[in-house]
Amino acid sequence: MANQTLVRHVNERRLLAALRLEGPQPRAALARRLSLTRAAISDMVEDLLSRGLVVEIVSARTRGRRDVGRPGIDLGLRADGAFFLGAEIGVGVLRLALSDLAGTIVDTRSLPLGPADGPARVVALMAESLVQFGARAAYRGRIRAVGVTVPGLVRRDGHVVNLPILGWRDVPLARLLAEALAVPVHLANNANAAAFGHIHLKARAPGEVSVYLKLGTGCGGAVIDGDRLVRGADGLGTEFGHIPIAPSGPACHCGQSGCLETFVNIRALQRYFAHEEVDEQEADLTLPARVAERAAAGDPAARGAIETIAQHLLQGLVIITNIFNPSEIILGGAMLPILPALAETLEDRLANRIVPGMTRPRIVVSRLGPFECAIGAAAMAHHEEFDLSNVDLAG
Amino acid sequence: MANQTLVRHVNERRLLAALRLEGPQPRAALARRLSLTRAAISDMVEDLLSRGLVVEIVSARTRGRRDVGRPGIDLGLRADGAFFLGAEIGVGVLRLALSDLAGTIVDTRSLPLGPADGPARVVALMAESLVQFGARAAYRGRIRAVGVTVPGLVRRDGHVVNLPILGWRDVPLARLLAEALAVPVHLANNANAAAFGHIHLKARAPGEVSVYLKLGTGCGGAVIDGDRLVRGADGLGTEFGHIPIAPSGPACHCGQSGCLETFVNIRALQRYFAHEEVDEQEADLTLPARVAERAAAGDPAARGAIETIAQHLLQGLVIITNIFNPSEIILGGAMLPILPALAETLEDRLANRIVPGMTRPRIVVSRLGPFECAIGAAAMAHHEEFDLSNVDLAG
DNA sequence: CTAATTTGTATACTCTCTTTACAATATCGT
DNA sequence: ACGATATTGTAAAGAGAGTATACAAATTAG
Repeated sequence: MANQTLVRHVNERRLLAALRLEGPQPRAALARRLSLTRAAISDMVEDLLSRGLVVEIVSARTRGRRDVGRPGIDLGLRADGAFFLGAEIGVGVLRLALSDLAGTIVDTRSLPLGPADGPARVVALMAESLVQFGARAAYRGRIRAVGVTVPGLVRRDGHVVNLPILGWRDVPLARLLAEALAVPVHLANNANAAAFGHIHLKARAPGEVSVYLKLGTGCGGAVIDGDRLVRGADGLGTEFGHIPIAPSGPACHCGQSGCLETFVNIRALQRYFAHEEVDEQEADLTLPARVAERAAAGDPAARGAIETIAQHLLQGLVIITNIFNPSEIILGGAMLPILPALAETLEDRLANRIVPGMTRPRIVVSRLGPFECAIGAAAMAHHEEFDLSNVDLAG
Repeated sequence: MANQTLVRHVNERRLLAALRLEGPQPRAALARRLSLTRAAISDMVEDLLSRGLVVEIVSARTRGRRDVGRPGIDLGLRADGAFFLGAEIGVGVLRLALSDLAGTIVDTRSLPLGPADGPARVVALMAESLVQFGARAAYRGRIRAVGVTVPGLVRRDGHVVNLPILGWRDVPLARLLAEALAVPVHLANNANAAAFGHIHLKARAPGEVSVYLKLGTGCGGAVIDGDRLVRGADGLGTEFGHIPIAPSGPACHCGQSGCLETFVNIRALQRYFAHEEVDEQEADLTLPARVAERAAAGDPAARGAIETIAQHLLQGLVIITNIFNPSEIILGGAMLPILPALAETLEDRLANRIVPGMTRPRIVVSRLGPFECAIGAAAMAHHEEFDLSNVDLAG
């Protein structure tokens, strides 16, 4: 597609992005912002108003550049003009998050998954949930796209290669979901999706690079270079958990040894903590919070455990940072409670170990909470449907 | 820019890329290939003919799809329709390569640089060379853009941060060159530019990822993800030489220790070889060839030296491969003579150490020769001026 | 020699942006 | 209070670059 409809397509996405990232503004401001004429903006806005994606905010009128002249009528995104359903397929749980056009999370829910529930069951649950959400008056018929994440490797074509944690193998999940739900489906690895959740609501400087690390039972990663995900040829790129950081460390389930993931995960945190015996299930859920609490209270064992994690993680971060030269590193995942302590200690130590001349990356902690991946999946769907980087010129 | 001229701009680049990568073909074939009408192609071609960028190949006429019907007149790139000058600023030498619109290298030259020659001298030499090349009848007035590479870190804005090998610091080289030469100048790190030299003449599958490693006195790198360079926030990404591969290795000039670059470079090869004393200058130029020769003759010391390089390089490649999931890894640089031996031994060893499910990357050896970086610089200039990935939608 | 097929061009039309003009709605200075 | 000035939003005419349709030209098949 490279005819004049491409131009409208591109400009529409630019306009919606401007409203989302910079807030309401009148037509004239949009024209300046997008280097288009007021007439062109008027034409587009008329269309977007009729499609229910933007609204005129009649109460607020914005003065022009020099505080003189006729005031303009602010235009804003109509938050309920479109919705995006995000889903995280996790161990024992299917988490759903519904976001609106403004990026606000308007609804969430968790559904239990049994150990025997396979792809068919998940697809059925998703279809059911989509219908239920879609039936509510507030969202009726305006769920535009669905994003889905899985805890493992997804090829570019939406084929799930292997999910050892769920016991799934060779599942054409994108196809199954696209057939069951009647809306566009976007599938990704959970870390990749979560990364979108973090960049979604902020304007990005040209060339900005964000690295996201998901620290939980494993150690996943994602990189967003500018506005595009770094995926790799098979879609298996940025699996930071399998960076070798020790010549001969413990064996990893991937078949190698010394992987970052074997040193940095909740089970390992438990080993380093070694304070009391807890059963595994409980450890996964509550250990990070307890370690964080004890560390704050001054417990040397807890502080030592966090420090051990920090030392190993630092090795990975040095490699990742020197390779990607990121502007920010976002830490998320189930280790959330200890992440603030980690971020604090790591930022300076990392700054001392990067190539001379490189700007030190900010290290920030996720604020998306336990629905991080589902929220990211919704953001990813939003991104695919409405952002500029997905316009395909070559097609 | 997102008005109808964008559409023409995009389609023109698509058309030129199709001719470059798929060879001559008639208008009707281009129309099918680009999903445009024959009328639209005719209109574009008329313009491109008048601008001297394509030619009708009257001798060859191509039959239609089913071997019946009126034959079409093949259109091809007019190779001498535009030229691109590539320059490598190296230690003691300024290498130049001139490529034509078809990507063929039509001229090269080497100019000596004295140890005291600073940016001003290089800029003057470049300007002079551009005039000299441009004055020849064959290229007159058709040098469209210039690509320049330096052996070190370049920020996105074309500012040279630090070139320890040349003793340059904080040089606004892109600005200086743009002022001195009256054509567009594109500046990059030498490994980044060389990578373009390798991908330039092949069609790329969607999502293809190429990793390039420049093994010489240092160890530079570049990644091309799809059709775009992975640059990092400051433009300092993919400096693979500074990946730490040993907890406590030799000190690197970057201030860290255990960097890949300290184990994999020509000086290190000399240490591993330890066969005879050679003075440093000579080692850099001839050592790899001599080691390769001896190894081929069965000399265990030479073979051992190559094996030692291979072992260290493998550690870096495992990290790089698991992070980028590349479809190919291209080895180039001054170690060229021993690279075939390295590639052979590394491909299988690497395949055993990647994440399950990942396709093993091809390891290939550069065939661009000693002008690799200059050729890459020319390819980069070509790419910036004529390829699709540089169309800026957001502007 | 006629039918079928394909190429390349011409003409009318469409989409979307720009240019130019203008009415509407403010502030500012006197 | 009121004209000068600045700015917004819309309207009408025009330009650029596609599509749709039709058709003459150049082949092969039978």
